[in-house]
Amino acid sequence: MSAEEIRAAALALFSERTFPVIGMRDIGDAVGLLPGSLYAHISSKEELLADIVTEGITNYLVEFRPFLESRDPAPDRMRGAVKAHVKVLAKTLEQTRVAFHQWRFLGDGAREKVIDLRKQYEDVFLQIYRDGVAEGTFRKARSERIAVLAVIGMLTSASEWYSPEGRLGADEFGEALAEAAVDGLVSTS
Amino acid sequence: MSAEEIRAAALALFSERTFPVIGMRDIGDAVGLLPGSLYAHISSKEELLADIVTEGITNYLVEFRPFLESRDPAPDRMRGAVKAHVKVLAKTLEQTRVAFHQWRFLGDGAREKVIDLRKQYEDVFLQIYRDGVAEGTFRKARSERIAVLAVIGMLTSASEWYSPEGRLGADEFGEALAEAAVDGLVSTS
DNA sequence: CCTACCGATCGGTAGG
DNA sequence: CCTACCGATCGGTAGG
Repeated sequence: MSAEEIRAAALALFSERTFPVIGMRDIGDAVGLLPGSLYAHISSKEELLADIVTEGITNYLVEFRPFLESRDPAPDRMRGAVKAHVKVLAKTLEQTRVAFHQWRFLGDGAREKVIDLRKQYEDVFLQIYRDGVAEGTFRKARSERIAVLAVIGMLTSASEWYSPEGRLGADEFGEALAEAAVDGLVSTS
Repeated sequence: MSAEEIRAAALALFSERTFPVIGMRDIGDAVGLLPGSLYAHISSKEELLADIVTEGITNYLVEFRPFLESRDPAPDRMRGAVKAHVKVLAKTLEQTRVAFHQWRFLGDGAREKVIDLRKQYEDVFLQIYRDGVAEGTFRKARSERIAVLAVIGMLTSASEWYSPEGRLGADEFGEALAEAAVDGLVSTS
């Protein structure tokens, strides 16, 4: 038994039924240990969550880097970042569900670190959006904040309805979402 | 004391800290009753949640009706529905947070009723989208489902970042979101 | 609406 | 990694 295996079991359980309703007894059952024995490998229930969330968000930041640094036109970079998001989502669906929706259950210290990571995540989209407005490729929206959070809301909500068994593969799913975010619904013909 | 006052107190607490971590003792403290005394007015903790969620979603369905029945061009109807959503959101922010994010904590029976209401909510946007494609005003997306859920994801996520103290009033906020959903980010000039 | 309490479950620990 | 257990808290009830 390793801390890694325990984290994996906790991840699956948190994703399915949320942190507060999962007990150490559930996690113990999943790995074949008694609840008290878990503490030979991990230090607390909250630390399990903190590790899962931190890694879960960092997975996204890593994939965004090229699109943040690129000098391509902003709409291409925005589509690229959206597709990168979906790529990570497809690879880490359960962890994403925990990372983006359950960080609120962390205590004060760990929660602040996560809020910092989330800000880095949001700043990727904000930066690309601003570059597009400066270039003239993006509309100057009534509110920059709302324009960016709307796109991010689309992406984070996708973790609730993306399914690996869906008709579209991850790539096509990413294209469809990128289109929705960047081009909207209206016909341009 | 009335069941209504207890529901209002529970609503505030659930919204702030989520259903499973709120105890009947917290609700009792909020209304000045001992936990056991609550059961003279309500029948269970879960019924509190079920009532809050059901009413919270129904508030939206009521406001959507005109835009579902209208024969205006679909982009106008879609913008109207988005603005109607924001109007209800501004009026029932806390209840919306509970209704759209915490229905999963309901037991099987109540959860199924809520899933039916959510489906009605989604069908409003699906219907307007389809009408727009038939009219030629909306692009035929790679996936109808994704196009619609992307818009809905924007809206439901807004309950996490809408603030009544924000720079924009509810009306302007609605316009900004309608623009993001219908027109996307790209400059059309 | 209070008093008094129920059995169950919680995260976590001591000692081996 | 188990045995055995800690104090705290949970939703809910009986009886008045």
